[in-house]
Amino acid sequence: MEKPVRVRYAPSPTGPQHLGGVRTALYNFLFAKKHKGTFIIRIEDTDQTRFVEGAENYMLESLKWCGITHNEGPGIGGDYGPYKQSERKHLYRQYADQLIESGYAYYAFDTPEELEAMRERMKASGIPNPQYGAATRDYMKNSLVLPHDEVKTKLANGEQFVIRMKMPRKEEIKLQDLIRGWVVFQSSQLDDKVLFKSDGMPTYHLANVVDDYLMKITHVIRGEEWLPSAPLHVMLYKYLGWEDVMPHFAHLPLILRPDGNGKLSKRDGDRLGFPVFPLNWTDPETKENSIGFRERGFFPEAFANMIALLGWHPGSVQQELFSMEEMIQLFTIEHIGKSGAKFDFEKAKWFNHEYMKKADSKILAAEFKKVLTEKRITDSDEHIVAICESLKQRCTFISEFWDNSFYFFTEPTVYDDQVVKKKWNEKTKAIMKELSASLAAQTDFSFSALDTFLHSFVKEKNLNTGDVLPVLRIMLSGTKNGPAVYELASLLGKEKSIERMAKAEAEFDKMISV
RNA sequence: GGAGCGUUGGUCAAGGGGUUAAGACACCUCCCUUUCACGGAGGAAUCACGGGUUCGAUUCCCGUACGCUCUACCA
Repeated sequence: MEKPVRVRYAPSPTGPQHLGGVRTALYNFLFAKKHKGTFIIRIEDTDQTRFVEGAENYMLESLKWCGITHNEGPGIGGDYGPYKQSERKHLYRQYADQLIESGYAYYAFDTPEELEAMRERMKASGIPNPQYGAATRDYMKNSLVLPHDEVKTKLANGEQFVIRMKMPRKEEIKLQDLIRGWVVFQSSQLDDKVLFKSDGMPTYHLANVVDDYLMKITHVIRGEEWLPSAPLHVMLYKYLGWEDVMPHFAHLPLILRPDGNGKLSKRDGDRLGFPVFPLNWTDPETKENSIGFRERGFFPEAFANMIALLGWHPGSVQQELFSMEEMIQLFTIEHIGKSGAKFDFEKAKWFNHEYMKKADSKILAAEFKKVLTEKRITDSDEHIVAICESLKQRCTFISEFWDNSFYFFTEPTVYDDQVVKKKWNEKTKAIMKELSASLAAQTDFSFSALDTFLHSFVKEKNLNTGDVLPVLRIMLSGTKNGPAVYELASLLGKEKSIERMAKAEAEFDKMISV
């Protein structure tokens, strides 16, 4: 009988959460939901020096925005709390002590200077990257080489110490990664990692393993950057006697920068002009602002969809648009890719546009109304909804709405002079007068009615569409881009259309006379 | 330098011993619209390279190259 699935997302509050973090959280969440399990958030704040004000809150808010909700963790608690490592401080020492007693760990008293000296010495003798490990520990100041009495005295005197793992000299460490298959490491390549720091806090390695054990985590789904330290974690489970409840591991591929190589960073976003953080972030130190996907105008559903597909695809189905519910149904770790994915902002925009097209115009209108209100523009809800219905076909973000629809709300003051200079003459002037008159007689101002009306007008008078429609467009909106002319006129309404035609006529005359 | 991981079109990717190697984004051409966008029809890859295994490899194995990650009393 399989254990109930319990997974966790365990970020460090050292700065704003970025895309990769959100994706890791999302995959954990999807996996948990898929298996009707539990998704836990645990704050790994064992490094007091790197703590950043507001980072934890930011992370929580980002996930909430994306629709990623946790079952246990900050804000909601749970049976395995507390969920912040700084509040679990008292828990870790006993396990480090257990390791020392069973001979798998030891006290080390070396000062940073002594460590540096050792590294320099080793480098000088031709070893490019010296490690504190099987080859060097016999020459350092630790409980393995110091006499028992001296160790006791040092501890009694309150001398600073760390607790280090004693890596076996020659052992093969195997682990089965759910994404990569069997991965083998030689213990001789691994060093004696610090498990417990001199400040009384555990390092990531110890705290992580202890907490995963205590919280009954069944699957560890985390970034690929952890793969090299995974064997250490496996050893820890073994030495602590928890081998039979060791979780399964899945190391996620990285999200790469769009150009060149390497991990996506804030710099890339700044350089290429797109967000790399889910929400706006202001650095508490430098006061530097970074824009978030949310503020850039992304819909949370589109963002989650986009991020999920950066490294995962359910296969078989030929589909890219998935609701959270669909992703939960389809999610499997087996379908996570092995190689890093380059982030492509163009594709991200495409996702948003797709969600835009599917969005309810009433909801869009409610959002757009805020923009209009700021500009002191009032209009009927039905009219705004109708305009949004047209706008969502051509805009990726609501922030683009105004630039693509201002002429519905304000009279044009500038007219595209290229078109005017090219098309405006006595003949077209006469035609437009005539068109205005027949428009005034039109009773049905719907899209389809106007469409047929306009085309039959051109046909009956034996004119060229190109001499009429573009001119009418400029008369009505001032710009040459926008929806189809019949749509434009219909949305504007009969009265305004005719008014604007009259005004434009006078303006056009002025324009060509200069 | 060492260890680990990775490598299907510019990008995301499906597929996995025998296929005309899906689809999407971007790009180009054309159609629609005498507008932009949407929409539609096309264009472009021999699956990093070299060896094996096999009747047959993009798919399995081994090398090489390249890339990435890690190599802290950071996570």
